[in-house]
Amino acid sequence: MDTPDRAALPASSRAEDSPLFGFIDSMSPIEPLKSAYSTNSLQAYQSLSITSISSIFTSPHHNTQKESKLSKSSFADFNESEVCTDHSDKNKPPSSSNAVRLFACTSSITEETHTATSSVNEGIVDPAKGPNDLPQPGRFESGSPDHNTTPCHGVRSDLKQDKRRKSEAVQTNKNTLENRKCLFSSNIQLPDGCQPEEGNGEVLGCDWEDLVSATSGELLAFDDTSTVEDHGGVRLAVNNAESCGFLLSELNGGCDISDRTHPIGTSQVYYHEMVMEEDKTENAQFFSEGQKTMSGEEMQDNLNEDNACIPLGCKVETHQQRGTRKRCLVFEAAGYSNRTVQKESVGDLTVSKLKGKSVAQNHTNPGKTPSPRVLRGIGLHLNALALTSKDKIVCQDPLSTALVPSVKTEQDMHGNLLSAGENFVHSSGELLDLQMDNDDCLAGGFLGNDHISSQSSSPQKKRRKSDNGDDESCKRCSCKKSKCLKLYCECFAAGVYCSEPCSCLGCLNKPIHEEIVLSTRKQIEFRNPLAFAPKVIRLSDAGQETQEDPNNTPASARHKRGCNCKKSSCLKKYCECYQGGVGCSSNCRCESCKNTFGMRDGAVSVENEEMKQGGEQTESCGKEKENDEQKANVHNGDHQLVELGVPITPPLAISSSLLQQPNFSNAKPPRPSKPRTGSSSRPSKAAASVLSHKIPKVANSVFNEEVPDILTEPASPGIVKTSSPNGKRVSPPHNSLSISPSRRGGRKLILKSIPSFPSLLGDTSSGSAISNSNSAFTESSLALGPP
DNA sequence: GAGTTTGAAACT
DNA sequence: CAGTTTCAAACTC
Repeated sequence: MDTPDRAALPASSRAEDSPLFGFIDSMSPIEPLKSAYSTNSLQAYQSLSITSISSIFTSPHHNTQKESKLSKSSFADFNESEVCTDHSDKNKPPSSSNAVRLFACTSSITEETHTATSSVNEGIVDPAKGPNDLPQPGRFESGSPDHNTTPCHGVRSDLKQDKRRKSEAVQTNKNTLENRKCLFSSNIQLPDGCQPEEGNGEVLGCDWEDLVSATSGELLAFDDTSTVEDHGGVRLAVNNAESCGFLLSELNGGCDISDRTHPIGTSQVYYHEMVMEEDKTENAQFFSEGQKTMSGEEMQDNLNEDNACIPLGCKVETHQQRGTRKRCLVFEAAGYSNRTVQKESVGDLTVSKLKGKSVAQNHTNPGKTPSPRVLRGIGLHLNALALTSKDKIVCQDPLSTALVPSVKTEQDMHGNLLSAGENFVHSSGELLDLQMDNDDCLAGGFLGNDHISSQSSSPQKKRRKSDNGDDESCKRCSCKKSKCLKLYCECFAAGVYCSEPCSCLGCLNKPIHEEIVLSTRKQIEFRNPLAFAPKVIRLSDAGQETQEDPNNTPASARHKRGCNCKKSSCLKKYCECYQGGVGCSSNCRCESCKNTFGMRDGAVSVENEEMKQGGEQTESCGKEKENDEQKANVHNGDHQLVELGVPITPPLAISSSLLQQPNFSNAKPPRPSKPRTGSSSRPSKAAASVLSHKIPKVANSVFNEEVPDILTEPASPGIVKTSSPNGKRVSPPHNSLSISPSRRGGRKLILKSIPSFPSLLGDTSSGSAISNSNSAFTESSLALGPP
């Protein structure tokens, strides 16, 4: 679809061509809105269309296309947003740019949601989802070093402080949720749609996370389209040394951001700066317009009211095309998330509305919808890691490590947003919902693996977050010598940027050092294509796993090579298989394997082999097989968790919903038998089926689509249900996890093959697209990468 | 919280 | 490819 234009057009123009774009257009009743915004938006459009984002982002042609498409949709969004704003009452001056309007809309929506439902989760959640998911991929794709926003580095300390503040703020927010129209608040509420499970406190946390993710996502979105946003975000941080932390923290934490951080001036400054930077490359016009649209006051107001969200929105608008996309992404994301939420809670939203309007409506509705948490923010592979044990953190912690980092590093944010945006775009409709859900978790993952991030982030992640949210504390890496640029680093391995929770020293795994991170990743991938592939993928997460395996391990970023345990007998977390809640397979070289999830057997190996086919067929295994039961377990385990040698090769989005971390502690041994019978050989199918089942409403469709692509393909590392690849991530036993089916849904992680770095660079879109799954999307996304 | 153990990752 | 070293998590005290 895009092909012709792409060739001719750098990045920006393509979006229009993309089928997605068209689809979106058809989907959303944007046009009227467009007319409404036409004045501002049109200009922006033009500028956007004209400008090429490409300069910044090498890969993401799709993005550009998306952007263009998004822009259209975005307009619709704007219109909605405007409407919302009107409703909402934001004080935004009429002059406010579209972006402002967007914020207003979001904010208004949130407000409505807030008012409607005191719960914080709703509205915001969605947005967060989108952003979260997207961001990671986006970064990678963009590959732009823009990230270098210094602020991030300092952030941690700030973040910590912020956390405190956040905690306080959260409380305050809770109290003042109604008062605030902030996206955050809305975000907070939104999540519930997905998961009311969590208690209020959790919800809050989730909300925060969502908020953060959302905000991050927004930021990211901007970034994607234009690096400017990133810069802006960065600068914000820079401007306010604290601000960075604040922003992140606030974003994470939610309300605080608006309150604290922004000095309106800062927001504006940051905003302008960002625009400026991007504009340099891209559109000066857009920038100027964007500025116009975003009046400083409005920005401030938005910030104050909406917290960080507003700025994002503003940015988006300012970017015009980019912005539009981003917006779209955001909105869509939000909308989707909202959708999902709504779907759960409400069926109000019409699909048609989903994209553009849906957002606004969704917001309203979502707000209403009490989904407590949708932590969708993070995403990513980081998703995996972040999602996994760390994910917990992210999800749980409003500050969300991932988010925080992402926040810190605008790039992350951008990446997330981008990915999300892509996802949205791709998914346009249904897919979006799923993705949104998944997104949550992708914490800040830079996700070099766009695919992964996007996909992984997508539906499952969200759930994970939600699910995991409760999970354990979010622990993160504590690297000292590796600078978090090696697989030793869980964050890095997971494709996530390090964040507050991390206690690492000399960490270079930050948005600021995106280039370094990406290059390092590439090197590692070059060395070992599977290095970032999820080790284990579980096919069936569905209920069974949840039951048996409380441990759903999100697919970790790590490979699936099989363990080489000698002393741990595969009974401890030292064993990756055990960590992942998967039985050992033929690939394993372990000695005296006693893996409760499944011993290696020939049979197992066989299954694995089948599963792996494309990937690694390692030797048959069979080292030790002690008990038949074990073997049986193994089979089961294998089935469930298939270690995929996930070839990173194609950019695969990982739509993992990984969610649940396996409760190793309980470690239910291997799930005795899963429904998935036997031939676990094709995990993909089984997984798909499983996923479909588990995946809640929206997800199903998406997964189905996705699954086929990824899973079906033997070669591709297909979807793997990951129990947790890495035990860590998986967070050991969350017994409680098993509880909610929804979580289970989360559990089902379909890890699509991990995208290779290149893909990352190239495409955020690919990842997102993949996740979304629409064949078209996938195609486009894929196209992005490879072609 | 410090120290030990462990196995993966990285290196040679 | 195999062996060794490095590393950080997991674990223990």
